[in-house]
Amino acid sequence: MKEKWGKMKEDLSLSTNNGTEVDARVSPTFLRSFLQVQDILDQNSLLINEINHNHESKNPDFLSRNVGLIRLLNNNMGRAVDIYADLPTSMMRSVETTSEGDTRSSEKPNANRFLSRFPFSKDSSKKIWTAHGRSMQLDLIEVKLLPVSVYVALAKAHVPPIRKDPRYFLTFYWGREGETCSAESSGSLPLWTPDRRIPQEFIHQSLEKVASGGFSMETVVEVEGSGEEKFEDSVINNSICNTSLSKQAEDPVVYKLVRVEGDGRLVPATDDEIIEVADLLKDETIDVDIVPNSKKNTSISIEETSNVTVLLENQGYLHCQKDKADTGKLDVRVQLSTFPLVDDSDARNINQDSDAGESSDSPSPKMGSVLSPTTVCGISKPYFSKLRGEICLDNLSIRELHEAFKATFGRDTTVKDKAWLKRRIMMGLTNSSDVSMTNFTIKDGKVLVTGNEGNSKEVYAHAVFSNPLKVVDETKESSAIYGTSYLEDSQVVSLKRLRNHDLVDDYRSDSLNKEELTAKRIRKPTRRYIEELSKIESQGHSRLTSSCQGSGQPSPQLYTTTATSKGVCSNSRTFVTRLDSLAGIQVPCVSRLRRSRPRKDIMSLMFHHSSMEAVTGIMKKALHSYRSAGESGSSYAQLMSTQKQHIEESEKLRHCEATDKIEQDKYINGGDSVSFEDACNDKVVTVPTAKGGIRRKHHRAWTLSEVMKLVDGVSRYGAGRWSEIKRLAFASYSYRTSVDLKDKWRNLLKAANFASAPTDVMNSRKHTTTPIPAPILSRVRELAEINGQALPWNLSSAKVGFNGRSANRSVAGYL
DNA sequence: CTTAGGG
DNA sequence: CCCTAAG
Repeated sequence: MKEKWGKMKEDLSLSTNNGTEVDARVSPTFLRSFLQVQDILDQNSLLINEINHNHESKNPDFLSRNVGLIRLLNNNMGRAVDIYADLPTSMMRSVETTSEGDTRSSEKPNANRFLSRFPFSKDSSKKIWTAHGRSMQLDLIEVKLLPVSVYVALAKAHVPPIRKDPRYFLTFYWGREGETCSAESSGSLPLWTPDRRIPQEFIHQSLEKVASGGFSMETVVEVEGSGEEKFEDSVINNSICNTSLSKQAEDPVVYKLVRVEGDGRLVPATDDEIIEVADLLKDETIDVDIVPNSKKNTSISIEETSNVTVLLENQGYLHCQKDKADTGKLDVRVQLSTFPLVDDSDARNINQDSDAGESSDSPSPKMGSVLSPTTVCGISKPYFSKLRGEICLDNLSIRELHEAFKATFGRDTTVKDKAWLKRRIMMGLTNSSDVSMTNFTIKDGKVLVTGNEGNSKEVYAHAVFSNPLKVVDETKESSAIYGTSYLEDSQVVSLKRLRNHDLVDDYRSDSLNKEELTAKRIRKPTRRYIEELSKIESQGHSRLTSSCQGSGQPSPQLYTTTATSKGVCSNSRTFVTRLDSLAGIQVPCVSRLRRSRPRKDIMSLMFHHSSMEAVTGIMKKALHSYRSAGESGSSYAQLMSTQKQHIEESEKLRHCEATDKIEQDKYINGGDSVSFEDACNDKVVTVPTAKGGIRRKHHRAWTLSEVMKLVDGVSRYGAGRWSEIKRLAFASYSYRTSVDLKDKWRNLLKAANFASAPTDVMNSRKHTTTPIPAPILSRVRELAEINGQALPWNLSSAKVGFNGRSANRSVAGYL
């Protein structure tokens, strides 16, 4: 490990040049090393020094981040590449639309195609890619595949207007491909910590999140775009549908190892690179076969040459499939071959396990009966039944868990954390499922494509339901562990703060409605799967909230199509929600779940009296505990830890309420989300509040955790970069716009100023709303200072805020 | 579209 | 939270 990191240091280089160029290189080795969970954990902690940059920003005005970026893709749904690059805002600004017009030969279309896979790409023909009107130029991208949609960014952040000690962030991002909002960071670490170590827990938690698919459903469906959509759907079809795969086989695909250059070109890898990478991969086993023998005949060998490229790709290069004129669809595809987290041995073991233990298992009573593979796709043999036997991982001893771990990953672990072990094992399983889902397998040095609807579904079903984890409980457990052990040996306050921060984040995302969440989480799959599921649900009794009840009943053949059926392709289109118009086949349900900006008045739906009471109750509880904590010398960190559960509760409750309501409405509207939205849009304009006042239509109270997130976001990205913050920290809060964030921040500033004033009227006086904890406010003040935001003392609004507020106006100092 | 600022 | 202006 040491060596790895040592090497990594060389591999990683970040440099800036007058703020307009960034050369970000992170070697694949870096990533692989980094993501070798076991290794990471075995090594007590990582030395940040070793991954530190060797280059500081020369230009002090370059306030943004230099990002060593990586990307990954979850190809588990056969989706095409989705790359996201994290670039400094200032860079986005400084980089103007360039390199236009100079048409580049045949390479160009490919590049554009490729770039069109970027979440934000709209105008790829002109610019490299654009996000929100800004064009961004990427000097270099190296792509790394990870089992889940994760990418890791090593970022150096100079919080404006310039902080002498730049903060370094090691951040895990995750999300789903196609997610407009990209991802949410799991937390960052200021590398100025004395010992310059990355706390194990940090990585721990990050990976935990990743493993549990720490993202919410809402954000999934937001990829908009007229032309691109088809494109994307086609992609899905292409890879899922057996026939197209066959087609590919007939028309051998030419793979190329490419790199993305700043101007958008895809530069073929040099021989040197190839050699180097190939060399690196030498020790990586390739003869993985996760596909049961019985399925092999459906496998299609793509091309022998792809061998090399796949390997290369594993080393962080992109795998570019040459454009095929006939389809005009997918031209870029990243294949999942081996995973950093689940190495080959993992896969093999899993396979074995499934073969071995399958008979003895009875499906999980909950859902198994409803969603057993058999039910789903008429295929009898589950892949991971043993794993699925799961499992009651809860009841296993540490030792047993270790065994399970070994069985899953083929190696020992020293980790003692039960929760983690469980999760990790599950993660391995899920990832393995993903592998299968990808329909790509490597066998005997050949790439096998094993695409077929049935397989996919089957595996999926297992991926979903083999996870028995009680997410909430478990998380609490582990969080608690971290929370304590953490603080015990922590060295710095700042570190504490950060950690607790993360804990809070974890908490929030992990313990939403338990049932729902487990369903959501695991169902990393996309709409397609959701749709299928919903049909099943309508026949069964499952209560998976993220799916809809279909008004039109699914045609049975959708589920019975076999791998070899030629009709699969056209049928499969019906699986793709967005293709409804294309296929001309009626799509039963849930096509457009919250496609554009989500309803803003969702809160009005959410607040029934009962729930409102509950919420306020929770908040009061939280407040109480905060206060008591404050008496014993509270700190920001303390606050975080003491509050998180309350916050969580409230969030959970809200979430629950919201989804419940949505569910209801779905029923009412027959699952047609369009009419659903319409019906909702002209609802209540105002909502009476407890005090008899009136709240605005689109008002949604800020939760404490949201505020904290905002504060955190500001600290990370700087005040003013609201869209950035929105994107990265509020991705899951679709109802908060960047403007909202800005407004809230403004209010926080006011609040902070007020709070600093001697008269502590705010907290003394009873209020219906919850006061913002002082630690947060002080942090706000701190950040305001850093950001050069003059304290708006003379702001009239600030003074009026307290007395002259309207019921609708948010009051400074309160949530 | 993003951000700032007034309402 | 809404709206607008400026970029």
